Amino acid sequence: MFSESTRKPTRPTRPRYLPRHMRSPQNGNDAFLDTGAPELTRSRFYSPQPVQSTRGRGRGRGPWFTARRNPNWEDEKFDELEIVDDTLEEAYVTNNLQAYEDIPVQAYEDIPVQASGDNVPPPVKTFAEIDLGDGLKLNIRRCNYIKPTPIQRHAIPIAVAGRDLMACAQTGSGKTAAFCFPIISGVLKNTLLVARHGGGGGNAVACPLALILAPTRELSCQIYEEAKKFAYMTRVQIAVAYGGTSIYNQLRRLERGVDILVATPGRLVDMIERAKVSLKMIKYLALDEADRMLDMGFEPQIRRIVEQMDMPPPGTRQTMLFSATFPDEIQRFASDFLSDYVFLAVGRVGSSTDLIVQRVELVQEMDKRNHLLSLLRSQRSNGTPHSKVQLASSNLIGVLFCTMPSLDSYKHADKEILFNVLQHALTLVFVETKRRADELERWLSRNGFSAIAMHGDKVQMEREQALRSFKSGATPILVATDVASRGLDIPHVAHVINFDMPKNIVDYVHRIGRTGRAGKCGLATAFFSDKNFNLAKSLAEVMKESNQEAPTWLVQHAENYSASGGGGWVRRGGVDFGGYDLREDIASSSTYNDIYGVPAIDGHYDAVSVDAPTLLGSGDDDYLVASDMNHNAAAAPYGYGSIVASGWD
DNA sequence: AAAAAAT
Repeated sequence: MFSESTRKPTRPTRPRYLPRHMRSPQNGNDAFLDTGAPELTRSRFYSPQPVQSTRGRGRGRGPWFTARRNPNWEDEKFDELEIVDDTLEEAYVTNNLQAYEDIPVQAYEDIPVQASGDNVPPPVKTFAEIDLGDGLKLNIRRCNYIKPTPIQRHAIPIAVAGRDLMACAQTGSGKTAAFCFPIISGVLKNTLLVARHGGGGGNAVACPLALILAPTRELSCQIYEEAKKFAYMTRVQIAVAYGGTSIYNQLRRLERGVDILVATPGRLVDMIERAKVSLKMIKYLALDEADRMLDMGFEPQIRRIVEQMDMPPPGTRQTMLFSATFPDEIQRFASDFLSDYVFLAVGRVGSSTDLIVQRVELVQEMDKRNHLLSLLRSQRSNGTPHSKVQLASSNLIGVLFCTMPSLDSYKHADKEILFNVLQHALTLVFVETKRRADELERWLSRNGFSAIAMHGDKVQMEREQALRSFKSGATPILVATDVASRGLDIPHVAHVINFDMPKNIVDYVHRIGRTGRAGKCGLATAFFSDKNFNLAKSLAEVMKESNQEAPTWLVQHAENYSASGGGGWVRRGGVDFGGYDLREDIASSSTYNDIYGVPAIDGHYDAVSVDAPTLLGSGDDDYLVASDMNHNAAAAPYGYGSIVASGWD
């Protein structure tokens, strides 16, 4: 049993970043509540004058300078971006969200933790308990990671002990850091850094010590940015390789030496075949969204990289697989890559977090468009525009969604504010095909909603532009295929709409996991059509697992027809997300409950982390947030208030 | 029958 200390009363919080689209036009400067809180005077969070060019500070030295190095990033926020330093902690300011403290939120919940394997290293309660190295530790502090999340508490000691790991944890619970910290720490301790260039000379072959694979380009980008932040000012060199963009720049980067390579499979294979990369020095291999990487479409490529290139075999490298879901079948594939691994499941695997309010609506195919329009219209019209928008900290989105069923018990004024939040929040709409994404984008635009589509038929520039436009709020509706369903950490997504249900329930869990991240709440609406009844049972189960109220028609159908649903991910009466160690001969196994801090009213894991929203600047129009480097996929630290870490999964 | 991932 591991339990957290008692609930902290009221935490001081930093002022919140308010994205452009949530600011009141006439009142941009006051987007942060004036609460009589101490002024930020000394803190360099405040950039009183435009920050000087970072040129003198060393081009490419760290993630905090990333924005400047990439000419494509034109967001004005980055022009003012300045390094976060140790004055972080001084920036705490209280805000009046405490006024909402009386809104009932379940304080704690036991979360099940299953850890099995030989001699499983015990979890820690703080980052300080683990020897991660000074440089990394300082960066963790810089990033405001105050306390580890449950998956981090359990996975990091296991990984630092050098063990192979198969880890499952809910979407938005901080998986990226859970594998990045041990890898960076391990690379730092590695005395073999000399081996960066295998060949030497102009034809250098890059020999990274660590490889992190991800299923989409945007996700690998996000992990890259995140990892760079963690490795800031250490000697650890990180590079990224993905398709859809010039390979030459990526190769040039590799020639400068790389310790950790983040990649999508295709581009990596290309580079290996060109003899620009060798995997012979790999000590750490991490697969993010591991079940996805090992499913039908991907498995041959991954197997090729892991087994048929020059990667050291299991046992001589450390392999870590992470995902929110881990079906049995995939676990079996995965065990080929592992050696004496620890299986870890934190939380109810496959269930979404309770923080996502899930609604299911029965909609006929032909009615979907109009249904979506009226849904968006009511979202837009509920509330009074402008007046109180600046109150709309995204924390309140959480309040709204968490309390939606009992919203009537709140004062009208509060409701108004809350609806304002929803009105200005980002909405992510998932569709089945690339074509439908384009069609729906056009339809929404024609009908007065600013929407943009993202899918794999767009060129990479367009994909990234769409994502950027969505993140910034310039286009508050994103219509996407499953390219956006996994891992992407997009702050301020308040509403995920499954316009078309995914084929299997695993994808549903990942899709809705784009909201409700890092302790914030979110809303997920499913358009359930005649074609989806094969999903009824598994959907009803997921909702039940997540303490959601499923409509009776769904439950009834689920009971009457035990049609397996879930596209084959089914096990004895249950949905198979994994969550159970398949090995039968494991020496030891422990299952216990961990006490998990459920977000306090302002959306932070009360017991897990201290709020740290990280305001950087204020001025005419500069709202600088360390964490909001999410735009560039950098990140934010855990628990960090209204700003969500990127790479959370 | 579909998305993704190299050119």
